[in-house]
Amino acid sequence: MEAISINKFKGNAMRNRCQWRKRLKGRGYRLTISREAIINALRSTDKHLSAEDIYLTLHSKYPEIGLTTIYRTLELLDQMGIISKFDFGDSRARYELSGDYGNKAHHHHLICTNCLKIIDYTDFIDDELELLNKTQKELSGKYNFDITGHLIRFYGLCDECKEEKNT
Amino acid sequence: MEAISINKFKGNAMRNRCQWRKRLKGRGYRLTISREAIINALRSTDKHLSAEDIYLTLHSKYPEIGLTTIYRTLELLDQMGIISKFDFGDSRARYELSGDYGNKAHHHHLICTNCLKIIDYTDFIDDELELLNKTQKELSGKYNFDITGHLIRFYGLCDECKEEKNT
DNA sequence: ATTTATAATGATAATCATTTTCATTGTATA
DNA sequence: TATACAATGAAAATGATTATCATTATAAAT
Repeated sequence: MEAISINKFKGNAMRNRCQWRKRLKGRGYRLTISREAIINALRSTDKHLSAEDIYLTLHSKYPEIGLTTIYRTLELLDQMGIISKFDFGDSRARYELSGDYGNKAHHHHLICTNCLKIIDYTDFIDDELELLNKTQKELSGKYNFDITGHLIRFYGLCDECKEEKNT
Repeated sequence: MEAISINKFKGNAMRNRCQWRKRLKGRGYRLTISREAIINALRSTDKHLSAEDIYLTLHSKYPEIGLTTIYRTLELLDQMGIISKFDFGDSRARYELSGDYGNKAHHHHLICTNCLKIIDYTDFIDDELELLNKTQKELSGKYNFDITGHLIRFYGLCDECKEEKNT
């Protein structure tokens, strides 16, 4: 019984590894320990990690992985469209697995301008999609642009920071 | 006749200067030559200038104005809500006069991911406003956020870069 | 006009995230 | 097992932005 479920896990992990290996290989890249670890770090959180966040997260288990490798891998994954790079205004890039690869639904961000807390929201995605399609069609025609992506976000004061201001 | 129109111009510039002086004074700041020059640099373009852009623009006429002052003034104007700071992905901040102070209508940006060309578009602002209001109301309730602003932008390949790819 | 308090400035140095360099190591394939 | 080349880490370089500090400009009061 236990053996079975362990094998299942092993099987899943293996299948996973093979998938990633294939994806990278398609572009002439290799799936290394470092890259796998970085991908897994991003897969196992819903936070928006910076390069240094990832470095620190991995450092106890993989002390060999240097910051440079993190930067290089993030660049690679970004190029491949596997992760998305964001600037939330704290002068460092932050990343999350994008659409197909992540475990989060399509979402946008709600950002506190005071403490930089980030909330992923998924409301009105349908209404939004309608507007986006409409806009996108108009814009691509008018300006002869091939539109490949969009960014929507709201800024404001979060729950806690709002209260702080009243104190 | 000519005298009159010259006086008119002078009068306008003077009125303008007084308005800006008042705005700054309200916060305990002074309207200096540097600050006026920086504001005018922003007022007389529809481009999205970086600190260095402004520095170079002004340098021939005002060689005394240093980069530091540009940064400080931009920070100041941003705090006051007079300009908006953007990151378009070329690792330097870019600025434009915001809403009430600029000569541009409410708009968003269309950004070429290849050459970083930026196009201001004003289409569908009404539809957009409707969606934004709806979303904003929902989000501020759900997450107890005071929403103060939003960002919408589209990414893609511009006219020229599209062709390049085919060559 | 002169004084006075303080805001603004420029030159310079410091920061800090990100990139580059380069010598070394790991890995897939012949 | 040899070969070609991808991947890596350490260290240096880069480049935008910020902090420091001594000096200068300015508004308001005398």
